[in-house]
Amino acid sequence: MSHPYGSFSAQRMHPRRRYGDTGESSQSGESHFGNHGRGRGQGGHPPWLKGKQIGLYYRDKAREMKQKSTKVIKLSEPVQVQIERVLYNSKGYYEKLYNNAYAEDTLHGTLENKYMHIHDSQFKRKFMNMVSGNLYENLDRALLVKSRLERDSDLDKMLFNEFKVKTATQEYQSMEKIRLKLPAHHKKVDILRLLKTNQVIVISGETGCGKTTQVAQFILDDAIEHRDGSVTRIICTQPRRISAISVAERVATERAERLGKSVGFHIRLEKVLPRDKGSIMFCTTGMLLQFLQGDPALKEFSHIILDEIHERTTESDFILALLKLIISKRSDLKVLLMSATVNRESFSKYYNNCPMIHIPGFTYPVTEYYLEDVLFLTEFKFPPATALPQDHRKHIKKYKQEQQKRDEFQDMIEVIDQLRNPHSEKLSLDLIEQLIRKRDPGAILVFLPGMMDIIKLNKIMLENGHYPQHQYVIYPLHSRMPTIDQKLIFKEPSEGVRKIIIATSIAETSITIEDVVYVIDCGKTKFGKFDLKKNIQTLEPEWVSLANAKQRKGRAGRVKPGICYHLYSKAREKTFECFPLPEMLRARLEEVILQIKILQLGKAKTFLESVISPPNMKAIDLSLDLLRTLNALDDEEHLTPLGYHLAQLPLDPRTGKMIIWAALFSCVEPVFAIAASLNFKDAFYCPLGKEDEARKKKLELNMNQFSDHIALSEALTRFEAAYKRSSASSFCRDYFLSFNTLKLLSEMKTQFAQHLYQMKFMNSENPRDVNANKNSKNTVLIKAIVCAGLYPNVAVIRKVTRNGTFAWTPEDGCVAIHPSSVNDRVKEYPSPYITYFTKQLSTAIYLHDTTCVTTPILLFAAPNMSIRNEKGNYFISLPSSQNFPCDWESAQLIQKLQEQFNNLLEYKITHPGTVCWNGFEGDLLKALTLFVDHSAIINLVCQKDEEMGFSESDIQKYEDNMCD
DNA sequence: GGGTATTTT
Repeated sequence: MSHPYGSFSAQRMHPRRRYGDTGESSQSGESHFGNHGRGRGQGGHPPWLKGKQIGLYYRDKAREMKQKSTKVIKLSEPVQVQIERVLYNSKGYYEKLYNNAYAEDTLHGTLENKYMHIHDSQFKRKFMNMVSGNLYENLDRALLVKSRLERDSDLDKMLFNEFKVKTATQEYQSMEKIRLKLPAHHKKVDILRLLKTNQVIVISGETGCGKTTQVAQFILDDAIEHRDGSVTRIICTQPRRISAISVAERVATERAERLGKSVGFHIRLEKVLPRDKGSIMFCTTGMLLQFLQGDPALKEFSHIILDEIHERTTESDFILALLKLIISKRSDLKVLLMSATVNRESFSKYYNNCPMIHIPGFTYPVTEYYLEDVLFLTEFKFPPATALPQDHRKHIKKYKQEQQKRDEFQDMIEVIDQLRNPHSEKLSLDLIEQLIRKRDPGAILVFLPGMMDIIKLNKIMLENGHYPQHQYVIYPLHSRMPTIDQKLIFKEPSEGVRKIIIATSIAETSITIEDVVYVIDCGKTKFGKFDLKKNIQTLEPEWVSLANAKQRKGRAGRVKPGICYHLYSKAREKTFECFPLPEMLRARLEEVILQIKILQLGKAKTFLESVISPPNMKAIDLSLDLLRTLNALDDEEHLTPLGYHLAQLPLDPRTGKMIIWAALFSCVEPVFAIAASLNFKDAFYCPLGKEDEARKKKLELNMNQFSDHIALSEALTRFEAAYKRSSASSFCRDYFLSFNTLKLLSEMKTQFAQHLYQMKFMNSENPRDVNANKNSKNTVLIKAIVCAGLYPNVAVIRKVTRNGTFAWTPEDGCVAIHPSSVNDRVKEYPSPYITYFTKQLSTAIYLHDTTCVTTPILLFAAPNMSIRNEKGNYFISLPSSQNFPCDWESAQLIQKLQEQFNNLLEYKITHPGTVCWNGFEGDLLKALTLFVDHSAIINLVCQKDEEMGFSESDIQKYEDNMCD
């Protein structure tokens, strides 16, 4: 099975290994290139050809060459000289640095022995502590340290008095009136009483019950009134950034305060912290996970409130498991688990049957209709069921004949007939459109599975003439469409205008439009999963769960009684799952495992067995294998020095690797931009109706580089320049980019710089620091570093058709380049190799973000290579399954250069610091930079395949995997 | 000719 991750060095670097004594490549010293002149230089064209014919002759000749001959890689003279010089200077370089501390027989010894050669004492101490520590020791140690929550009686009094004054103000009291009306208010006493005698409680409640805004305040106010303000610090987690901010703002308003006094929030890249004691802090769940790294016993807090845990995100499931361990050592810590009613029992059970308390919700009643009702109402007919098997159709016909006599049921029979049509289980935009058309006034929210459906429905409605602009306003709502960043969608339309929102599941929880009265729920949603059998990430439409359906329905009853149309039958509903599959069972586990390691929670499997829904062992193994391939974990599942760095970065390990390389190569700005975009989201909108225009703009930003990654980097570069000139908004408009996303991406760059500065890979916390950007204009180097991070995610382009571009990967065979990529349907690619970040099975297997990479880039990105000799011809073989016929001397030099580079990486990772460009390190990196450039390799076009010693099987292997 | 949605001292 091939691994989607590359690694710094697949094998441990061996400083004793000398230039010239590598194993397999040295078995032959003979010249391999004796026949390279053959096949070239056949002289001119036949003398009888004239004019255009001459041109055609040479064109055909060239084509023939291209098909029949093979390129042999050979280093160009200047590059060869440079590499030889660097290799000469490398002799003994690392032995000296390691003081010969590294010895062969320590390879399998204790950790202390294994890392004996590290003499960066500061790094070594931190790293060894990390690898050898465990949670319980950490908890014990943490509990000895004084907490910020020491009692302060003066402060208790002060907070109490201040509170009394505050509650007497008119502003406070007018807010209080509203609070008192919330259902949660009636449970205040019960909740506080239950919390007195229990360490953990579950609070359930539906939307509108007020639990999110009230519960933390109950606790804080009660504490202040009991003169416990100084020992109360509440943290309340939210799954989303927006909700953390808006809840904090709401609560501050209710307390007649500004943010930053008793209420604050803390999300990535943005915070308004509350006062140290007697306060509530709202934060994202991911943020609490980060706090846990520095504060394993959560000594900074007296109460932990986990909100919306029914959503079953990886983060909240993870924290639930970890909190169980922590509370055993922290009997004074109170934990409140807040969930929708749906699966509250499972959380109580998980916490030793802790008590539950329920807050009834308040929403207006919503009348529900199912597909059978909708068909009756609209008299809609699906297209004929031609796809049905013959006997089935006969059966229907017979059934129909029998029933036809009973005229009074004719309508009903028609509906049943329609339900029998297999099309009734498919999404019908025409049915949805008819349903929309006939509704009474009131905003309509339509749930569709994905972008394509939104585009199509929008098109239908614009083109059929039933939705004139003065009567209807249609908003598409998708995370990648510009409407997401507009306030317009929340506003009530002007008198006599209907608001129709066509949305994905984003409108289920993330975005709330208050004035919706009608909900049309197509019953399908796209769901990302990992298919363990096929070993591929998938994104396919599926039936929603009952919990989703309930949530969708609820969206119709926020301001007055509403109506929900489910476009599936009552019978189909019976097959629905109760809840969506928890994220932990769907997603890749690499980052979770790195979290386990950085929090010192022991073996991944042991810990993951303790979570509320343990993931499949196979899935864990798969991720462990990847982390080992990446050289982030060793065979005993300990973090390696590289893994130690990667685990601390707020990035996927592959992009984490990219930014460390970028720091070493002094080209951080573009690589940071790419890493941030790949990890978070790219800023390119899909503007409805302007798709082609947007595509052209993306192509422009790609600057003929055949790279989505370069386009991402260029977009951010130009945005930042425009921002300085105060013209960022118009830049974003012109290029169909999201201002908000670019702003965040830009801030992430600073965060990366801060991390690398702390790790000592940068000398400055500024991503624009000149010393960290000496090579930032070198596009080839940027691509090479991107490829190295993504390696071995490399596909080979095979065929460009009108329907798309098809490529080949060893593990999947034929794959397609996603139409949103700048590399889709290019006339001529500079190289057949394409590196990619995402590969996902939807309507086909698509590669999403791609960069076309040349042979030297691929050789640079590979963590190792082998040199094969076949019938006197040499090949470089890469782990990503590419083979290159090569000049023997060049191959040797390239391999040795790679070994030296691996030595450098191993040294830098264990002795973090910036590269000294005026020494051996600088020379080595300069040689590598020279090497990745196009001119590094002369492709000698020469022999025909069979003369080159390509075996039939070599050729066959490629032919077999051709697309179509 | 097409990417549900989140998120990280």
